[in-house]
Amino acid sequence: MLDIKQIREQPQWVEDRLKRRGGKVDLSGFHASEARLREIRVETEKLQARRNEISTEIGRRKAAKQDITELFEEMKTLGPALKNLENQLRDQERLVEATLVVIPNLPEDSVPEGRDERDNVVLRYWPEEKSLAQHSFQPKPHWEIGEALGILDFEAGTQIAGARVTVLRGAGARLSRALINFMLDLHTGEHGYTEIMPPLLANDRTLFGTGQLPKFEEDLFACRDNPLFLIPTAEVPLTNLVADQILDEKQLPMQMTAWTTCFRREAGAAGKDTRGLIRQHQFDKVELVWITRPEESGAALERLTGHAEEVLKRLELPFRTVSLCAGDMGFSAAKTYDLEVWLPGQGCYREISSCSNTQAFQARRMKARFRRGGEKKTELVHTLNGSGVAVGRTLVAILENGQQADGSVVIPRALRPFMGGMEVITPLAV
RNA sequence: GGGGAGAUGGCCGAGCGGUUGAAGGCGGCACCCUGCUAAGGUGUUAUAUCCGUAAAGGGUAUCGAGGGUUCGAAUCCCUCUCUCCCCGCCA
Repeated sequence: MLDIKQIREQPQWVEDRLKRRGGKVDLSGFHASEARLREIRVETEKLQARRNEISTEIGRRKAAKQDITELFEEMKTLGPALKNLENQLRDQERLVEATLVVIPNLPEDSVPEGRDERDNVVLRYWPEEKSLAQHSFQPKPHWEIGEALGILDFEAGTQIAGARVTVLRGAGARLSRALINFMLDLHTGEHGYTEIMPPLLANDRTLFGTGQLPKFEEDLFACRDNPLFLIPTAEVPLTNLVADQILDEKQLPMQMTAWTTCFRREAGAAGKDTRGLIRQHQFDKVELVWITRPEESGAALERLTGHAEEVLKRLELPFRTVSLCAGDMGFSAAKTYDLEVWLPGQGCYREISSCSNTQAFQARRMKARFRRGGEKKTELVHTLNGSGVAVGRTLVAILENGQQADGSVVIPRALRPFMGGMEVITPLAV
C-alpha cells in the first residue's frame, strides 16, 4: 500500500513511477474521491465535536437540574445530519481504501526500465565467465532422469491429487530433505537467521498484509469450511510476525528463515511448464525475511540476495543474478533480484530465487512500525523477502547438472553429509 | 461437538450510561535527593488522523471486531472472532 499522503502531495511523481511498471495509470479518479473523503471527514468531525459538546453540557445541566430543552432541540437536527455524514464517511473510506489497496508498489530508482522479462538486466554470472560445464552427451531434462532413477513419480502424484503434484521416492525424497537441512543450517549457522516454523494456513488479514489479497485471491488455495488459505510462500507468515507491532529499534534488523511447503493454484499458468517439477501446486521452499529500518533496507537486499547465491555456490550450481525491470516486478516489490539457475537438460536458465525489497509497502498494510531511541513518533519498518532457495527447483538443477552418461546423478559435495555420505544417485532398487 | 468464563493502555488490574483516553499498581523515561551494591521523592509515559509553518495547543476516532439502542456507550442489546476451564472425540 502506498502512502496516501504521498499520492496526494506528489501526484505526478507517483504517477510517473507507476507508469514505469507499464500499462496505463490514471489516478485522477482516486484523487477526486480522496479529496471528497477529506471534505466529508472534516465536516463530520466538526459535527462530532459539537455533539460531544452538547452531550457533555447535557450531563452538566442535568446534574445541576437546569433546563436542557434548547440543547435537545439542536440535537434534533444535528443528530440525523451527523448520522448521514458518518454513513457517507464510511462509504467513502471504503471506496478510497478499495482503490488504494490494489495499487502496486513504486519501483525504486535503480530498477531497470522495461516491460517484461526480456528487459531484465543480468548483473552477474556464477561461475564468473559463462563457463558452463559441457556434457559429453546430450543432457536430459530432469523428469526423464528422475523417472529413470525411480525417484520422481509423476503418475503417482496425479493419482493422489491430479496435475502438478509429484511423489518423491527414495533418494529423491532424501535429497529434498537434505536440501532443506543444508539450507537452514547455512542460513542459521552462518548468515544470522533465526529459524521459524510458521503455520501453513493463514487468514485473510495476514494475506492482505503481504499483498496477496485482495488482488490475487485466484492464485491461492482456499479452505472450503474455514476462512483460511494455504500459504503460497513463507513470506506471508514470516513477515506478518511483526504485523500490528511497534518494535524497538534495538530489535532491528530481524532476520528470519523458514522451510515451508508452499501452495499455489497457478491459475494463470495453464499449459505452462506442464512437465516436471518446475511448476507445481505444492513445493518446498526455504525463505529468508528481513525486517529493517528504512535506511538499511537497500543494503539488506544485497545481503539477502548474497545469502541465496551462497546456497547455489555451495551446491556448485551455475546461475546468474538478474535485476528485474520495472514491468516484471511483483505487486509488492520496490526492487527485485532473481537468481536463475542453469538447467542443461532444458538448455535455459530458470528462476530459483526471487529476492525483493518491499520497503514500507507491506509494513503499511500490516501496520508494522518501530520507534527510534528517544523518539516519540513511530515509523514504518521496511520488509524484505527472498527464496533461499526453492527446494524443488534446486532438486531439478541437481539432477540436470549432475547427470552422467549412464543416467546416474552426482550429488554436490556440500550435500553429501546430509545424504548419509551418498555420492551418486543410481537407479532405485525396487 | 456440548457446557461455562472472559477479551480494557508495554504488563497487571479498576471502571453507578454523563467533564473516563480511561483509577491504581508494575515497568519505562526525566529530574531531584542520597557518602556504600541499594532505597526514596516529584513529574512524565497509548495509537492514528486533522487543524496549527514549527513548537505550544486543540479537534476527531479507537477499551477484541462489526452492527444497534441513546442527547450521550468501555459501560446496555445483537452478531462474529479469539482466549481460558470442564466433558466428549482425536494426532
